[in-house]
Amino acid sequence: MRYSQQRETIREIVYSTNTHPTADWIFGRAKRTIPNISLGTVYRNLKCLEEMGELRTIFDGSIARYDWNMDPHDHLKCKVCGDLFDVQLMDEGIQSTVRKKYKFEVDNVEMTIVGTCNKHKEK
Amino acid sequence: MRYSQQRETIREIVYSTNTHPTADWIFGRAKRTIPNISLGTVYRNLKCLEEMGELRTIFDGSIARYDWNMDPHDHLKCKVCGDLFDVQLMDEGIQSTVRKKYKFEVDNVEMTIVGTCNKHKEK
DNA sequence: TATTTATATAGTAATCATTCCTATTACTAT
DNA sequence: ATAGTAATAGGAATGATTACTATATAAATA
Ligand SMILES: [Mn+2]
Ligand SMILES: [Mn+2]
Ligand SMILES: [Zn+2]
Ligand SMILES: [Zn+2]
Repeated sequence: MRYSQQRETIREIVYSTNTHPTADWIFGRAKRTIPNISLGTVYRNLKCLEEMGELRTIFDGSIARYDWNMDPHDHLKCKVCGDLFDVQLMDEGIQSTVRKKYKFEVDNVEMTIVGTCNKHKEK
Repeated sequence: MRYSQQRETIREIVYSTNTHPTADWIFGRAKRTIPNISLGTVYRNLKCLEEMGELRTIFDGSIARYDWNMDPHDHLKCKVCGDLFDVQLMDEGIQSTVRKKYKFEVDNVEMTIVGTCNKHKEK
């Protein structure tokens, strides 16, 4: 895979935030540096970067968000403000339970907990 | 909400399978009974039925699937054949852990475990 | 039962995220 | 510096979902 300024910029943008950005948000940021970058280039490079193991795609409902954090972790999704927070809840036992009980080879466990974050406390 | 033959047919179709069907699959089935039903009617009524608590929407990557099983449960997704299986893994403790540790009010926990099901055993 | 009223539908157009296409650009090995 | 070729920009195409609207049909009423 040949170097490109576009891919490097996109990688840096994803790595610069912990907001799990969408392709369109990344596109907007990338235009500050490369004004005529195209959205197709953003999508193509996000896919490359995923294959290279530099990031992962997570789905927030039906739309894709991108996450530089490759450690196994889960997400809290606030239905009020839409924010996604990283959490470490992964129960190591789940993997072996599933393997034994359902004879299912596990690749990865994706858990999203939907609710209301602490920015919206009623008194 | 006024009765409609379309909504009742759609409800019965969702309740007749445990394959977590897509809107398009439900549309195909519904046409057997109501040949000129439209896809928009399927989507609109699936949304009604969700609001009525008769079914839930789950996202398989970026596409919506519909599930009549309203009990808290998780899913195994086979990346080979694409099937989705119900499993009971819900750890009741997760909810209180999240509430205490992250001060996050939990509505629901959605877990999808991606891997390979037992139909694809190598010997 | 016939009439009325308003809600749901069919059919189609519009939207939105994502992917595809292709002539042009720009890495990089020589 | 040049050639070879992978990556890009820009725009068209796709696929799922939603919006629009004239017509059909529940169902309340006379
Ligand atoms: Mn994350
Ligand atoms: Mn299910
Ligand atoms: Zn919030
Ligand atoms: Zn399978």
